Amino acid sequence: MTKQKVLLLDGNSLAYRAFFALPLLTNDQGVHTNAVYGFAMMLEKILKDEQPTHMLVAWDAGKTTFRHSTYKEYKGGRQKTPPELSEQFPYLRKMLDAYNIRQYELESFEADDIIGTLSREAAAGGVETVVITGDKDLTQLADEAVTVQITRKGMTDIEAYTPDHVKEKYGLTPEQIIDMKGLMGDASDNIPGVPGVGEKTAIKLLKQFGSVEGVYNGIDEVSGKKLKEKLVENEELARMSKALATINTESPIEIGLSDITYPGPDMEQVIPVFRELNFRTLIEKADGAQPATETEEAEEIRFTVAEKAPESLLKSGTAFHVELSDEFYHTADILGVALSDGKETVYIPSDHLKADPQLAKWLADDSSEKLTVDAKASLAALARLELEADGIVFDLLLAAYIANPSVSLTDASSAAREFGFSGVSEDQAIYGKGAKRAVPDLETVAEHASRKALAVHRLRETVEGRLKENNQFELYRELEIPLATILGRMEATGVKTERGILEEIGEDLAGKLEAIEEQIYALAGQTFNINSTKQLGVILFEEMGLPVIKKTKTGYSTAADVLEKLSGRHEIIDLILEYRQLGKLQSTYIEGLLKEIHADGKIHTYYQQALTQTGRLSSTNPNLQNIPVRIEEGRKIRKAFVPSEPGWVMFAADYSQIELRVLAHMSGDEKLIDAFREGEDIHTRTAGDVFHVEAQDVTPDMRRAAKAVNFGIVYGISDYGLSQNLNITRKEAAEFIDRYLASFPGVKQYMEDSVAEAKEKGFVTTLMNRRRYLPDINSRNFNLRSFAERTAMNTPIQGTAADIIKKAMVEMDKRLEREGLQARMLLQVHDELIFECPEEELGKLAEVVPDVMEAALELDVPLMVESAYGPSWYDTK
DNA sequence: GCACTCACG
DNA sequence: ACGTACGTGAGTGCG
Repeated sequence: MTKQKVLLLDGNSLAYRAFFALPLLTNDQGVHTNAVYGFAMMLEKILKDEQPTHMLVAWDAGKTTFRHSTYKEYKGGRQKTPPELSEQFPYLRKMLDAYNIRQYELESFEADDIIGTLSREAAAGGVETVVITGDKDLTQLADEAVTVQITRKGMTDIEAYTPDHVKEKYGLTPEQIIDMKGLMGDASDNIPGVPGVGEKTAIKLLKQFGSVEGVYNGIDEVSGKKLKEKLVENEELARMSKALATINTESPIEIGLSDITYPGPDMEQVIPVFRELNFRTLIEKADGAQPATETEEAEEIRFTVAEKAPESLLKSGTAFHVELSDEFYHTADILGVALSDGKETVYIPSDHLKADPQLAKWLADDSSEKLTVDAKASLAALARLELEADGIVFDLLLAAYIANPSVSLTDASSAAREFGFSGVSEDQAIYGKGAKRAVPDLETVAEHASRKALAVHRLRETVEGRLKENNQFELYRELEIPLATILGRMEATGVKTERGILEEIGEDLAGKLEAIEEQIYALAGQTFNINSTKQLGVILFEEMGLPVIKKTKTGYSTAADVLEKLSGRHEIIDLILEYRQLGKLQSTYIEGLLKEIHADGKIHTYYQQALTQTGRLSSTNPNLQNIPVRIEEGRKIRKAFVPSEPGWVMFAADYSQIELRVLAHMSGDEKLIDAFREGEDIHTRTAGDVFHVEAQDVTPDMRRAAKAVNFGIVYGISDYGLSQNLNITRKEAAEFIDRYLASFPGVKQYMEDSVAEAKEKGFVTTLMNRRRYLPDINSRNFNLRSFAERTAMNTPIQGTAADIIKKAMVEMDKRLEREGLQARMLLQVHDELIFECPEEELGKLAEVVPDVMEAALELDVPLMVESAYGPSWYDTK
């Protein structure tokens, strides 16, 4: 049974919020739709984020409520609901019905009271509850079980109010919000409060006396003669205001939790409503997100299970798919192979694969074109059966990624759906998840695999057409697909890792950690869990009274940059920093890596080729792209990565300043191009230009600042970001940036152009036409928009650098083969390649590798590569 | 499962 | 006025 979660929405408040947050939109019938649209956007987000089991939208009912009998001016003076909004309520209700969301209203009660009453029922049953509203009044309901979420400017931007949050914001408990209203009133509801008492005074009083009642019980202790007078004079008003502001949690509602179960939306109902309202984007989203419907699922597929691949399928243009028991293809059980040419589909269970020489021959024949989904996984898995595959010209997964990297591609189903085909079940639906995961019967697996092969075959034309339309076919076909084979081989080759070296470092770390731990406990005067930021925060900021520099949304920040600022104030700080550092090495790199060494003494990472938004690779299980290097103590971990053959060595080559060189090229900035052409130290040169001094007069501090500015430029600079990085004021940072941009006008122009292009087209591109869509670039939400703008500046640079090294890898593979070298490419770390090779090949490699990397793409500035070698990865510096 | 922290480029 | 540097993955604590 899944955990229950109740979602209670304040219909009127949200509709108002949406109405005023968005510009007046209309559909083709002239009906205003902005409130419905905002509501729908918010719903989609909430449903996705919260996954509720119960849901209710509560509406206000009637003009007068029980509160009016207390105070007839309640909510007086309010503007009448604009007709442009009123006309939208019917559509809102209709849409909610289509979503299968229960709606409820109760004569003479407000939505707040319905929500309050239901949330108490849920809380009593220990059920997690989320209240969503645009109205801060509801924060009084927050407690352990109830979170109140308030929409901010944009409808999908939501702030969660928990008791901690309320406490942080006002210094009060949620219940005291009512008392605050009692004292200060609420203009929007026309609650009077005590005249002359505002938020500050109210909070001060409540901190002293706890509640309205408390204030009057202790009225003699109230400081300030005037204030006391006002309070005494308006006692009735205060008590009444509090009553008005109090949500009735015992309203006579006729529904309970069991009446508001949420079965999920009926998209067949929702989409027509969207269509009526002309919600194009939402329709597209809904269409894409819609699970395969029963009719589609039921579409007949003809496939046969065979012991041998039929000759009729062993030809050019056939799709194949290797079905595995899970996604970890270095270890997963290989279940079988499906083949399809669109007419005939066959599944061959794995027992027969090795005994099918015809199939093996076909797979290895590069002149026979093959289509597949996730070539890399297939290749790595087949390699374990000593089968090779060549001639792959189509990979559905990579195609979907190139078409739009923002789509989450988990399996063949998601990739197929990206191109409008929903005839493939998700792997999870077939194999289950978590503890219930299991391989089902042969027939089920055979059908699942067959559907994938068939989908691959069917989609080829559509997919290639789409990529060609966007000028991405070359990127896909000449870069990503060949790279998949290379990565598959790198993964399968793996990196030899010396267990003994890791263990030795681990023992050393364990000793140091223990010593530091004892010192920390001694200084703190108690033992506690140093890894718990919560406990550490209490010790440092409450017990030791150190100043709070930064807060996180859940408490005190104890991040390294904060601790560094506290470094001089107490000896414990440096010890904690060291403990963190060594603890990280121990848990992530020593213990973590030891767990990943396979029986062959090697680590086999998985490169994610269809994941990052910029075109970079990522590395998982384990991540070999973030092995320590910056600090010597951690760098020693690299001593454990060694060649896999006797007489071999490790060889590494990295691009120098590749992103800044890409920036120089793409921006065409003359000074930047010049600097690189003349082979100057780029940070020194930048410092000279920004600070208007000669190169020999640049101080280390100036160079450091310039380096940070250069990084900032690449990241899509902001004064705040730079100020944090350099620990200077925002104003100083802004000045640096201004001076930089004045010195490099081409860069300034380029940054502006990138953003402008994104705003116009909705996406940005790299030199090789990789795309990233930026839907938030025109958002009215400052944060979202700013983020998209920085992304528009950064992605073409980071992405082009990724294109370049990928291209280098493809060329490298050919070149090593052509030169007849035994050297093997093992790892890629964004701007560097790591190899192992026989010692006698070193001379050749030192020539060939930089040569290939530097020639990967011709830019207006030279690409520079530095290489090194040694007995372990550590020594390649 | 999320928040926080920290490792890399 | 708004609140952040870009891109990742993994371990730990905690509800």
